[in-house]
Amino acid sequence: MPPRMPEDIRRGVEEKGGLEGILLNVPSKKELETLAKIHSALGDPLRLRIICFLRVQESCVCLLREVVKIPYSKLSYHLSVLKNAGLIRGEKRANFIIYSLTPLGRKYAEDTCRRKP
Amino acid sequence: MPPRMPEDIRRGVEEKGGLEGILLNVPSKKELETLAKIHSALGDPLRLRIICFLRVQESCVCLLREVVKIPYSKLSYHLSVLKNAGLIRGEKRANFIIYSLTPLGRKYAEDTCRRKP
DNA sequence: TTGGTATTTCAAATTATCTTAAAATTTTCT
DNA sequence: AGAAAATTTTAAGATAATTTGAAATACCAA
Repeated sequence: MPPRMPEDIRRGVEEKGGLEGILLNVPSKKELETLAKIHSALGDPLRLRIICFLRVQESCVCLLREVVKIPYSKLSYHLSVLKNAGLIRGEKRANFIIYSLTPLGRKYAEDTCRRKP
Repeated sequence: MPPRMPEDIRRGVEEKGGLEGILLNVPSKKELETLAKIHSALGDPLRLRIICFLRVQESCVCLLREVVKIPYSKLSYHLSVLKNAGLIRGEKRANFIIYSLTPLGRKYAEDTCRRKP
């Protein structure tokens, strides 16, 4: 703990088991990295729009393209970001790929897509 | 809707009021931008660590520095990202600045800092 | 097998985010 | 007033994310 710091905060920390005590309740480096990756993936309006659309309707890429109005290659990139974060999955059906939310993705979508930040 | 697309998906969309019907349930551009900004701010392990620490203890910058072990100027930058997203606030007290979660920040911290992505 | 459609991949160019060190600001203490 | 501490700001450079368009894949249909 810093030699100089506000007394009330020093007391607060000590009551909670010191810095180490508090840090036990903070997720590990690896956990934080996973969480950060998920939040980064959600950190773009286009990708959020995709997530919120998939929340109500699974979709081929061709339909998503009408939802977000961007070229295929760009869309594909953003889908890969969401997929790498574990939020969506793509399943090949005929010569379409159908994207849908994973259980993780659904959890975040329910929290995020229902208005009021 | 695309001329060619899987029939089951076309039916799903039509049952839900067509593309427009579905898109009514998707947050507006402005809302998505706000949400994206919040998620972006959470999209970094260092910043998540700060959020999870503040969840249990409000703190001066000097203490946070020991939590994240980075130079002041870098820390200050990351605090500004969190502040601009509306997740934390800083209040000047003596010649310290005490950072704490906003209600919004607390909401996200509770969801995020309790393990299991 | 030929051709068409849906989608992804790649590499280059662009843009945004992050880091660094130094200088500036604000407040307190003497 | 002057010095010292806590923190932020700035501007530059470094790194990472995104966009673009062309080419590659994979699958289906004739």
